[in-house]
Formats: sequence, C-alpha cells, structure tokens
Amino acid sequence: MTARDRVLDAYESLLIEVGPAAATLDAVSSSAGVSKGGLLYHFPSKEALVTGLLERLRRRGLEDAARMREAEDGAVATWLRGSAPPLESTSGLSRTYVAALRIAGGDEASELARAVFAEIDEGWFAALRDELGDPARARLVQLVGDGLYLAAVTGAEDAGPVPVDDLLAALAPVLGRSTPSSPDVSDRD
Amino acid sequence: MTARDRVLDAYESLLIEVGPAAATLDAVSSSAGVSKGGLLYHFPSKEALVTGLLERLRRRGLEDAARMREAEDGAVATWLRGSAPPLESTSGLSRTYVAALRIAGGDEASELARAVFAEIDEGWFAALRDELGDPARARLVQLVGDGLYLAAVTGAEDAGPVPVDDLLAALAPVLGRSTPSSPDVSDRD
DNA sequence: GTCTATAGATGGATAGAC
DNA sequence: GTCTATCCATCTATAGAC
Repeated sequence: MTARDRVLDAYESLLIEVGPAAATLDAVSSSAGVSKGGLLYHFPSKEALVTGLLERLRRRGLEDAARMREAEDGAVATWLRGSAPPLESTSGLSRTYVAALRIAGGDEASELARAVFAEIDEGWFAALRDELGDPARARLVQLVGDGLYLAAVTGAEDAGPVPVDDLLAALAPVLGRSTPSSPDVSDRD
Repeated sequence: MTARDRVLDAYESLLIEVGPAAATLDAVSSSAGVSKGGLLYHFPSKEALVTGLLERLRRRGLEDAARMREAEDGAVATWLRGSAPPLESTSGLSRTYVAALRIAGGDEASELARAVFAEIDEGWFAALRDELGDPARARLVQLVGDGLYLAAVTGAEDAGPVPVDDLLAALAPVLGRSTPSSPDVSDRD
C-alpha cells in the first residue's frame, strides 16, 4: 500500500475515533507511520489532505452507486444495508463517508465537500429512482438510509445492529411487491 | 435577553455558519457583544460552553417531543416538518440541533453529546410510536426525519425546500388512513 | 459583571539535511 | 521521498484593574 493511502486511512480513523479537532497533522502522520514532513510531502497542506479525502469519497461513492445498480438483492436493500455501517470492520466507502461527515461544514474546503456530497447523493438517488420508478419513493428510501448515517454522527452506535430487515418490512407497502426475489434482472457479467 | 443566552445564540450561529474550528471564544464573544473575559465569566471554559449548548438542546428537545404529542396535524407531520429546518429563520430547536451536530464527535464533551442525542431521540421515537402504534413504523418515520437533518450536515440546502407533503404522500401506504384531518384533538390553550 | 493584557500550549507550515 | 528542527499564528485560559 502506498504511503499516500496509509495517510488517508489514518486520517479517516482519527476523524471517526477522536474527531476533527484531534486529527492534527502530528496525530495523522504518527498514526500513519510517517513523519510530519513526510506527510506534507504527499499533502502539501492540511487543506490538501482534506481534498484528498474528498476525492477518495467521490471515487468510492460513484463506484458504489454503480454497484448498487447491479446488486443481486436490488438497489434498495443494498442502499439500506450499506447505510448501516459497522465502522470497525469496514475499510471502504462507509468509513470514508462518515469521516467526511465529520469535517463537513468545518473548514474552507466545505464548498468542495458540499459539491462531492451532492454528486454522490445524486448518484445514489438515480440508482434508487431507476429501480423504484418514481422520484418520490426514491427520495423516501434515500432519506431512510441518510437517517442511518446520521446515527454515525450523533454517535448512537450502542443502539445495536440496525434492523434493516424490519425497515424493509415496514417499507413494504411503499415498495410494492418488488421483493428481493424478483427475477426480472438479467444476469450479466 | 440574558447575556448567557446571547452567548449561546452566537455560538450556535457560528457553529452553523463558519464551523466549529472558527467558533473560537474570541469569535463567539465578539459576535455576542461581550468581551472574552465576559464570556468566560458565564462559561468558565470552552467545555462549559459546549455543555451549555447541550443542556439547551436537551431542554428544547424534550419540550419539542411533548409538543409533537399535542400537535393538531399529528406527530408524524410535525416531526417531518420540523426536520426540514430553514436554519435562517428558526431560532429554536432545529438550530440548536444542527449546531450540536457540528460538534458531535469533536471534543471531550462528545460523551455528553451522545447521551443528549440519545435521550431526545428516544423522546421523539416514543411520540411517533404512540401515534403510529408500532415501533417499526415509528423508527421508519424517525429515520426519514433524521435523513432530512443529515442534509444540514452535508450542506445540501440548495436542494430547495424539502417536499414534506410529497414525503407524506409517499409514506401514506405505511401510515394507513390517519390523515392530518383527524379531529380527535381537543383544543386546549 | 465586564474589561484588558498576557501567559502557556499547540497547530500548521517552512527549511534544509540525508 | 522522508526526516528533524524551527518559525509563526492562534487558541484557551488566567490575572488583575475597573
């Protein structure tokens, strides 16, 4: 793994575990196993570090939206399941998303953050809309997933594993009879 | 208005508008129209300021849950409407909630923040559950509102006014026939 | 109760060796 | 490409006048 990625991983971890205030260049560099000077070679400023995180978020977010469209059990279930992130075990998008939420509205880079959030949210919304057929229900499902993400911000992880199945059951009247076992998806590779 | 409240108002505004990093004691005090020393008389430390904000959040949150139960158009509609906060015009709970979201997971006080969020979320959940009858649908509705709050974190305010009516319409199959025009609420003053 | 002035600590960033 | 050492700005908090 490249040093650049190790730095971003460490930055994410610190943002999630100790918060933005304690995610200093010193803390990030030592956590990543490089010196402060070494970090600043890869990211010439703290803003560059933030930008690097947001670029990673954008790439992973767009990839995720594409993956949702091809998921076996449908975009809706994939969306809700992915929105209830077990942050410890995940090393991918969920972690990056929650880390980025921590710095959203924090610094100068918030304009870029806003744009990236808007772009990937649009990608997710489009995937849900294309599966559900209409924008209103797509927006509804998206908001449920967003609500799950908010729990990561408020720190309500002690609420136990999120009952995604219960949510899908409660949503059933809205989703119609498009249960996960619908066989109308051609199997492509 | 007491100086203490003016300080908290200024702190909220700075958290929302410029973020936690720039919400320094200098900025808060000058924005509130007092000196730094004056601020530190009312709040002996920055942590005390954070605690003061969280106490205000707790009080307003519990009041809001009580108000939801008595609302004319029902707890669900009140919840969704209140979760789509026009931050500029509101001076009450929504503003405090979003401000607190900005510092959640930031400092040492995050343990208290977590507890306060959990408490008021429980109050909202109970109000929705008592109106809807079962916890699964209550949780679903609550998550939709939480999703609207997440937009305040990601900064997606340019998405236009949130179509609460569209959400209620899309949720109708879940909510059953408990339309807002139910006349079973006695008018008290 | 509110102010000014200042101490003490820490963060971001630069310079330059290796 | 990575390191150490250092500078400078800024933030929290204290001391003490009014």
